[in-house]
Amino acid sequence: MSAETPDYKDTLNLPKTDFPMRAGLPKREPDWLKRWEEIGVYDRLRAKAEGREPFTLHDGPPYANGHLHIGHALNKILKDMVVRSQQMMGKDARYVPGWDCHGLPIEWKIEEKYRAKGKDKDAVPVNEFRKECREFAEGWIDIQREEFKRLGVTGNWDDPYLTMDFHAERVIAEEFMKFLMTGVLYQGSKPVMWSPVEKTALAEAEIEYHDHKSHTIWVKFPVVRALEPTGARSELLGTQVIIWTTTPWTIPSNKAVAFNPEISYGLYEVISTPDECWAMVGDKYLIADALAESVFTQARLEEGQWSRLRDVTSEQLDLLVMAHPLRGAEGADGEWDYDVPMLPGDHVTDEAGTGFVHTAPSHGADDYILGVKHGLQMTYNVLEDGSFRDSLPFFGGEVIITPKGKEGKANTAVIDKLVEAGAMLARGRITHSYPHSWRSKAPVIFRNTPQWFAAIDRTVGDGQDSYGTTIRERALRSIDELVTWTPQTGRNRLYSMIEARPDWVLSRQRAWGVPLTCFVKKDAQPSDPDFLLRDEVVNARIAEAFEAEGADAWYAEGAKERFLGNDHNPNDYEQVFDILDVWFDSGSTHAFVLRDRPDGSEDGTADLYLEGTDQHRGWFHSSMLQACGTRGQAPYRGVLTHGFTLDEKGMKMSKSLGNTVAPEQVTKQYGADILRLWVAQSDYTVDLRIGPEILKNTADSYRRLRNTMRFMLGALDGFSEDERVAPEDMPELERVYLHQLAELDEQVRAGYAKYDFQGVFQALFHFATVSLSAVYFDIRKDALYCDPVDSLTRRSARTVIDETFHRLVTWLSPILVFTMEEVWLERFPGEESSVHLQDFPEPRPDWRHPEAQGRWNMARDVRRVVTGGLELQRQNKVIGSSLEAAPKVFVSPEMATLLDPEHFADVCIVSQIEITSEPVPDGAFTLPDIPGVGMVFAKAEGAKCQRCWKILPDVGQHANPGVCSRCNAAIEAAKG
RNA sequence: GGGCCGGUAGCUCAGUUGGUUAGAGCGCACGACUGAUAAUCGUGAGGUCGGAGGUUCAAAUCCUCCUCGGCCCA
Repeated sequence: MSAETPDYKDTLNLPKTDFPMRAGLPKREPDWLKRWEEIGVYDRLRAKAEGREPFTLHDGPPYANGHLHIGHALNKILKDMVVRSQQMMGKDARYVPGWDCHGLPIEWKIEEKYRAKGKDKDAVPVNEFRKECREFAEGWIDIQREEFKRLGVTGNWDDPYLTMDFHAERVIAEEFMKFLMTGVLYQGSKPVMWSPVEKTALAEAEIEYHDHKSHTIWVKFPVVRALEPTGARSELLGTQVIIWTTTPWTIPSNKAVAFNPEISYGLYEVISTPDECWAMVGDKYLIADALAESVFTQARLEEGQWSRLRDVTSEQLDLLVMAHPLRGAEGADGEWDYDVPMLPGDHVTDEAGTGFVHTAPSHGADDYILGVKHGLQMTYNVLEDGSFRDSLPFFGGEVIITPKGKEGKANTAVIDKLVEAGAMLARGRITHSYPHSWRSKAPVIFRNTPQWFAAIDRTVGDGQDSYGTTIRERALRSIDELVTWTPQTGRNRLYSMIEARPDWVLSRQRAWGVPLTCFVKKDAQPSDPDFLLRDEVVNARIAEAFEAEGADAWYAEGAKERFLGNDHNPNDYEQVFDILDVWFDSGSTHAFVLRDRPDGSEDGTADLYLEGTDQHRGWFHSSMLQACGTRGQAPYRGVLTHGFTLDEKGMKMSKSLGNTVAPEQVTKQYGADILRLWVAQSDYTVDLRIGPEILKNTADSYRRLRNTMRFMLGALDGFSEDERVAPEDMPELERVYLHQLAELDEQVRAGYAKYDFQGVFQALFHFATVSLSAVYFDIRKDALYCDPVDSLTRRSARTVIDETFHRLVTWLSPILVFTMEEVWLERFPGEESSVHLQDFPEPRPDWRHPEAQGRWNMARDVRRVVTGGLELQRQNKVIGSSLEAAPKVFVSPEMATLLDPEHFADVCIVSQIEITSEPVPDGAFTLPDIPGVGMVFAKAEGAKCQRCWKILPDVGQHANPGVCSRCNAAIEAAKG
């Protein structure tokens, strides 16, 4: 700069904004949260949206214990992006968050507390215990609510739904009583982990595994019927199937033997025996080949004393029928004179035992499933205290586990009887890991207990049959005809589960939940028609009481008399004290939220349920079954499932691996917007990875986007409606960008409509950082900074930036809730101003201008050749800034007519440009993928304008020294 | 062990009905600018598309097996 040329910087219109480059989100986000609460954004939106088409996202309730983990954050952020985007697209998008409050984990916490104080749970009145559970849940709800809010999740936080609300408990009971009245409900039995010491059922998590010394026995089951697959009589008749078990006491309850068709089996013959041996010469045994040797060893036979006769195929095994080893025993009174079928089962292995599994459906999980599948009879041989029922021949009254947790005589009694019957082949002892009660530390047993079931394949009989007559039919047809699945794969997963699932076990022997509000007739059998009391008047009394007092009413003194009233004699009925599976609670939310709340859904059906893939087995599933039983169809029209959060390497997060990422940690280090951006950048249809590197990357992307927004704010400084230019008056470049906005509008709406946040964000991010920042802004900086304030180009550019601003900020606001609010307020400050009260700007199809876009595509290709050639000169140190260049561009005659040199110089950010349709000369710079276009470099002629830095021939010939004519005019105009 | 899902550059993702040298952004390296400046602009280097077979003129894409990982069951 020479001494006589003034500093022109002040005469430029440089971008001006107070918007900080660095966000400081962790510190500032809480302020915006506070502000939203103060102006009541959620309520205002409800008021504003009145009369709009509703969109109901129904919240799957998290369990009210413990702090949030990253999976919760992912889930709620996705929900929030759905709700916000639907609202801004013109819907009335309500969101009522909920909590799941009943259930075992909370009971444990209270029990733990009792134990620490040396208090006995069983000595505490039920309602006192329930009260403590309720208070515990309330405490965590308050904590989790704050943690969710901190993530920027909007919704009706002041009035969420809780499964333990009195009204909810009333509705859950009512929904259950619908099952009672329609006949879907029945009493059956199922083996559960049972502690004879405490006389109670235990959940899996209440079990500890310790070493335990058990009996182990090998028992012969005589084959009494055998056919070849051809129908001919089989030689296997009269042979014996060998089973192995560590629970001899279950033999009296045997109903089948299981084999695995994948295992190879053989027929073995005993050739000779040592003394003192239960095997008999000539005996023929069926054993898995892999285990035969070990079995004979246990039976004290040495090599050579037995031989393998032949293969036995699974087809042959399938047709065998055995007798119970105690069949015909004297004094058994025919107790065991039934047939024992041979059944195929995948759970059978040839790693231990004999390859045949003794099956007692009342005393094992696999056994039970096999029993249900093949219609085996349940037995009721074992009582609450772990003793055999008195009427059981030989063993009545014998105890399996004594009240002190020691072994009773049941096992040896059974063994002795088997020896007597000649059914034993071998016996021994084994030390193995065995389940024990976490409370008494005593061994537990599998024992079938009465449980309440919902029949899945029974005709419901409530007349709501448009999707089928049974729960299963209704569910399967809903899946295909009513529900839209995102992603599609969710459909198959739920379908195959519901297709294959057994009846729903509704009852739990627990205290913290909604009771199965029903009465059974004393001394009646479950099969009797009057076994269950079905009385609408009684039901209504229960509902009324629960509404007022909650489900505690069921446990209050005199409840039975109160509910039965004068219509039934309390002495004739037993009150059921089991509680409902908590999945029935959450499966009923559609009734007490969607149906009963004014901010529920018009038709009681949600537009969307959105949860992790584990909820195919959980909430999607239970809600489906529950609703199909009570209202004949799915409670949702849409289901979105997301994957699980894994660490950076794709491994499961665990405290022991030290690879966990807590939401709180992220909000503290980066801010909730970064976490939300991480969600938007990820593909939620599969598992998502998160870790330090990924978060750093996300923060980098954020910074880049933030700077682009900052530039727009600066460029729009002082923008007023007077300078707005109509599209038809704009330069072509501006029309191209309006066209792109119109296209983006369509893309963004379509993306949000199908919950494709990743697609939306990538399109917007790419547009902002590439189309705008690297191209459009770079080109228009000259006009924005240097043109006279009223120049058409400058005003057009500001108009386009304004339109872009409104769209980008609103489109991104469902994702970056804090930052977009910050950006919005920078331009539109005001006590009640908020981007979250805006809708997306109306689509502008009239902005479409495909011809301009087509010409721009061509111009951009030519530009690439120019900038490519310039880069070469820059590398050769011929130029630094592109404004030092005045290239000559060789294009086709058609192109030449479309390129205006003055504008195209701006587009290429050079001082001068020459466009010619002469053929491309040798030595010109070209790009292989842009044929017919060449560039020959030349330095710009003239002097550098001290104001706009272009090198032009006329610089220095104007009133103001050292500037070009445009800048001279601009300075004069500014002087007014 | 079973059902379902996934493995494309350091990271996040594209890749249409199998069809030219597998794309983008971020990050990285180098350069330019110093009027978006703890910014901005440009150029470049990164991939045996988890592995092995097979079908085909042609496979990231279709088939089989294996492997690693995830959810849910057993």
